[in-house]
Amino acid sequence: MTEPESRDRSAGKPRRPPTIHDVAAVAGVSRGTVSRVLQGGHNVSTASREAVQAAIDELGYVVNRAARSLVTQRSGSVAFLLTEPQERFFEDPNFTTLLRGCTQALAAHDIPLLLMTAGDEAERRRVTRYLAAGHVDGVLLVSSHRGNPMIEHLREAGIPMVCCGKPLGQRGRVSYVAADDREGAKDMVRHLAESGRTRIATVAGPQDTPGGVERLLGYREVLDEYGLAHDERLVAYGDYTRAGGEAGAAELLAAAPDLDALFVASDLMADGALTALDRAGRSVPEDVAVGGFDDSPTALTTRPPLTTVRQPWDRISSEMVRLLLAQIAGDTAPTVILPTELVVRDSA
Amino acid sequence: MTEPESRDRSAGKPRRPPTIHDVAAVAGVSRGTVSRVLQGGHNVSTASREAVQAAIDELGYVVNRAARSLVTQRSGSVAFLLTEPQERFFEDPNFTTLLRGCTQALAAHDIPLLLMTAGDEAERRRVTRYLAAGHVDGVLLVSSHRGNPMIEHLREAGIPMVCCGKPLGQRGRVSYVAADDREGAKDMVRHLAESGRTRIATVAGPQDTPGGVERLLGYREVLDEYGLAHDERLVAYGDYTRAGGEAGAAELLAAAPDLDALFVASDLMADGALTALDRAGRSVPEDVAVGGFDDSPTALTTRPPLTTVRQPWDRISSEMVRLLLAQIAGDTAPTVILPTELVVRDSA
DNA sequence: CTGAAAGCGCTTACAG
DNA sequence: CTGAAAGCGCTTACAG
Repeated sequence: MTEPESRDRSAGKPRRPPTIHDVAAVAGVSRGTVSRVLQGGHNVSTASREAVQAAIDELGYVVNRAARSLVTQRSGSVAFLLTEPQERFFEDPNFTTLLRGCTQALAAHDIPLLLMTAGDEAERRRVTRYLAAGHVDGVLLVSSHRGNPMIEHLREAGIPMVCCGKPLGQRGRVSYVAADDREGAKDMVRHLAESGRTRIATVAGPQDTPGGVERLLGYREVLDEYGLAHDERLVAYGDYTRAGGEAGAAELLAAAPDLDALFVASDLMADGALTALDRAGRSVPEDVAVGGFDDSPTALTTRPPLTTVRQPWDRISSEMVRLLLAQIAGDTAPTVILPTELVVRDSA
Repeated sequence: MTEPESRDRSAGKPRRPPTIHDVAAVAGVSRGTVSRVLQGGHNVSTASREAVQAAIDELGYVVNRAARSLVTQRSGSVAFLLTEPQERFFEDPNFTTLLRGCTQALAAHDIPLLLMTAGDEAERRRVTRYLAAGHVDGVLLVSSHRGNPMIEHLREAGIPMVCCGKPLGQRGRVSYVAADDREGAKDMVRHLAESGRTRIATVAGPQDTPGGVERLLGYREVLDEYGLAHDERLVAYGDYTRAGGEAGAAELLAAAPDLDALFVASDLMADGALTALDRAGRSVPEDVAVGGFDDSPTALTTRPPLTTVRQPWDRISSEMVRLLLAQIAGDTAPTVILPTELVVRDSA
């Protein structure tokens, strides 16, 4: 005869967890009633509900998600998908903030987050297959560059999706949430102009990203507001890296040595720009006022600390999750634009 | 009569994906045979296998994981669990490297990674329940501080697990993979000693972390090797942050102004130490040689670039995944210690 | 090597 | 409000 307790002692794996059947037996009701309680307790008498709840607590019952998924045709999980060469993202402090925010917003709904990467064509195929197979109820997509093929694939597959940042070059409407890049840039450039600067230059981001485009537009609009001339020697482009910012600033210094302010489209690039300025013997903010964008951790460690534009990453992630869940529930998902905030420190 | 094609046109959701039943019908075999092919094709005739494979390709069949999980009692997924207040981890560049590495190593096995955080007691309970319910086959645990309660919880629940870094203060054996902190520290301190420095100080990491303990031990061993005196004024402690490194270095400078070398237990702290040294008017490496640890992106942006110790994060993640999968398959999981590499730049 | 069949743990009309 | 029952899509002994 086998001792039932022996299973307890077997190394590792505990006994098989309780099922809805066990709960029903303890509560003295049918499995259907237990399930109804699990679904929210509608159409269940108070007595039954309480008996079931007590049984659940007593047994430490936890629903088997695989069984539930099989019948509901829902996975109960969501993917966080990175579609760029990931090196870039994993170095971006904004990304980690976003990832953490999404994980926690989903956790509040008891929805696990699957982290997936799709950097090259082979990965994209694999991931598309996986997602199209319904292994996930929706996807949070991080994509910044124009013409991301994954967006099209997922739309064709009919998978609920919300993007972080406005997807450029998409035909159909795609739900997304983004910071108000243009207004943020305008706040910064106005700040520079208000301090009396008249030769305001910019290191813009890549023009195939929404931040690259919008922040540059904001810069130009404020130049007009203040009646400052547009001078293409005052515009350089970088790729959001430190090195890119350094090169951009060096280029501007060569083309327009009289510049007295510099709006850089990201903090990382601004850090690089500071290096170039330092090398050129310009002091900040005395000779050149410098403004960044992001309010990333870097902004606090530069010398001087960076005046920058804060993006509301916490709200971005919670809004992304909110929109995605609404879309999964069948709502049509809108677009959300969140305000930024000017953070004044010492560099401008 | 309903038109079958009408399902194609319904907005969004495509038709119900093909099942094993459809594959069997197309291939002209039973569902059992299809399943056998899916499991690796053992005990299946070549003809059947090929027919099934062709049907799978034709239909674009993808297994329904929920159904599979229900019968195999395996989830086919793995959790990546963060057990510290996450702010710290999400700011640590090593962490993102690790997360990316694990995601990709698992993707190669077609295993999705669930990202979970358990920073406070409420989260720990939630996560423990979730994991104990078998929603995951195993967990990759990132934990650096002594006496992590999650480790005990997961062990009790019998969940396969491998840690990143040696878990301090655990009674039972826990599988882990770690860089060889002690040897790495020894390489660095030897490098400092070989350059003729004799008053070698250190900013050690927290003593409730393995890196904090081991790197300090390595430092002391090399002092002995070179017959250098142990002087407690040459030892300070930091918390792996820039500010901590700065404070530690300032403290050392005050207590032992004659120090001529500084081994700092992380690059981030070394960056802070550089600030303190700069403020004290010490030039690096002329007056004080500085060595860091991690070879993080920061090491390249400090001035001067940092001589440091590279941890093999790519291998750490792939080894963690390898050990975890072996453990899930039933093997007893060993411990893996990976060698580090001294990276000489300009600071020492 | 192969098919028929049971069963994994749920949810959800359907009666009552 | 509640129970009995079908069914979600797989895997896996069990016969043959």
